Amino acid sequence: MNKKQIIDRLDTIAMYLEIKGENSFKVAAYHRAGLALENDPRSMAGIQNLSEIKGIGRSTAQVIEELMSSGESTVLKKLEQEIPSSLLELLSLPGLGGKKIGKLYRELAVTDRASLQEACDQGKISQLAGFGKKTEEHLLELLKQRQHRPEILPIPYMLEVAEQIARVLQSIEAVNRFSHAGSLRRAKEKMKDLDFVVETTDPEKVAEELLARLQIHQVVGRGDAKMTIQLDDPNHVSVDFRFATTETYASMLLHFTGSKEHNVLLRRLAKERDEKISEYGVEREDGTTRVFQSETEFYRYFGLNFIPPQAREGKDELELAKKGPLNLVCPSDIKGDLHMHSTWSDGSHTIEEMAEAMRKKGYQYACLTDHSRSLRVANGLSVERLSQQIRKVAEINEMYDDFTLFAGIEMDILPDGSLDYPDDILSQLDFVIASIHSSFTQDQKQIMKRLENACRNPYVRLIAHPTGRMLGKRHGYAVDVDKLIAIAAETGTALELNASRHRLDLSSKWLKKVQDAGVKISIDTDSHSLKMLDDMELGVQTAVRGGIRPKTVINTLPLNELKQFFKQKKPV
DNA sequence: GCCGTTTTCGGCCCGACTGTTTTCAGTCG
Repeated sequence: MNKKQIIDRLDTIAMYLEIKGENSFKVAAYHRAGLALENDPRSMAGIQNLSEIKGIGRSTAQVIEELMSSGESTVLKKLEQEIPSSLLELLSLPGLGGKKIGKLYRELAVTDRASLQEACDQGKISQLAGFGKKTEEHLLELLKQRQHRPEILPIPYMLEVAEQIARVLQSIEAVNRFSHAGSLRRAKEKMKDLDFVVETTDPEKVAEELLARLQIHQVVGRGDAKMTIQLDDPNHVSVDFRFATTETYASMLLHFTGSKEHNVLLRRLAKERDEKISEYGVEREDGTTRVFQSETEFYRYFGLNFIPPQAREGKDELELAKKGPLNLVCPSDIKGDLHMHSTWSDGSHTIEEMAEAMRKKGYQYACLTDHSRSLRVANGLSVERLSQQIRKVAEINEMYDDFTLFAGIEMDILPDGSLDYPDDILSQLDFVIASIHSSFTQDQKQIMKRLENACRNPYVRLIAHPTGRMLGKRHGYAVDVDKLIAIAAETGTALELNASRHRLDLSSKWLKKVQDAGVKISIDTDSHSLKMLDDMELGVQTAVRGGIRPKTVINTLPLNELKQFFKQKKPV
């Protein structure tokens, strides 16, 4: 049984327990155990001692071990006998939780959508204590909506939606400032909804304007402090708006950025000093509430250094923040972008336009890396065109004294493992990236042979988008990432953190391992247009999620040091 | 069920909103 299946089983157990009316902390414990597994980059086989993982204790470890060895779970089986499995799907209906479903089951023998429908039709729901006419109507409405909206949506999709909302918020006069919060601000790859914290003196007005200007499917809830809507887009994305004042803005942003776990830990810190954190600030023993200008000030109040949103996940970063600055990479560390395309291959802008945009961004340098000759669909460069391009890059460099454009290539690693240009061509380039763009479905052995061959070439400095995944679209090829990291370490090859919102590859969960192995990473946008340059920020956020320090990242090097790095021979 | 540089027992974040209620439970994040 693979990891994903095990996590699913743990969640299923949690859902059964919820309907059974078990202690909510017990329910949460099973969810947390699943989450802990998910956040651990190791495969099931690579995990020696389960209960060493935070969040997995004796009982959950036992369940997991049983699932691994037999594919079954005694705990789960017992629950399946007690409670009809068809009840689980009712949990996905908003407004129905474990307690209500349990009651419907015990008192009205509701077991699935059909019997729930029947109970509604017969008016039995509204007769039940704690239920009423409105609940019955609400349920009928939910049951009518056949199509389920996806529970979890990928970041590229959600970023687009968030950017649209941001434009609307920007145009509303009553809005002083705003920020996205929640999972998106923490740069999670998948999320359930969008959160915005909005500073205003007139929440009523802002809510009205939002309702007028956004395409709304449904207003889920609306009060003085918050509004929840579902957008009228194909996925009915759910969006929370929280209204803050100037005084509460920082606390509210912190609170709604989470993670939940991070908030719990902060509140625990506060509790030790007899203080209480809420989204409005810190309530002290004497009953007064302390408010903050910024999140930095908030952290400082508790003796902590600032923790960037993307690092707010667990306990480790909190401990580190007690001791000193976290020293994680930040946007201003990035001195250039080493992976981009021009109209010479499949980019939409000329080399000049790309270079100028990079320079305007404040970069010291950039590297042009069009596609190589075998990638015909992308108009890959023949040897001759590549030579022309190298000359072109030299010309462009003469235009600038404050910016350097390097000549590079994104070279295909061919299906048989050979490389798309011979070494004497590669030796003419400043920077060679190698990547896979074909035969994605090869088995792991062959994929690894290709990647290893590329790493062992003396001119290949970077493997781009190492797993080839596209978020929300495809999983990527069969890479043994652990092995790739080992090979990269041995050969002195860097691995990319492709910052494109569609890729984020390698993902944050692998990055720590890369850093620990002493392998360098390069955070690149792989831009095919000017707009895509802005994904660098997302790339840096992803690096922060992975705990990456500036020194690990090639393109934090100042120009001269980068030049030296390019000149260094690989140990292969 | 998990966890512990005070704790192996007793906590476990806390508030908004809704719908059901005359003061609160359930759900959600």
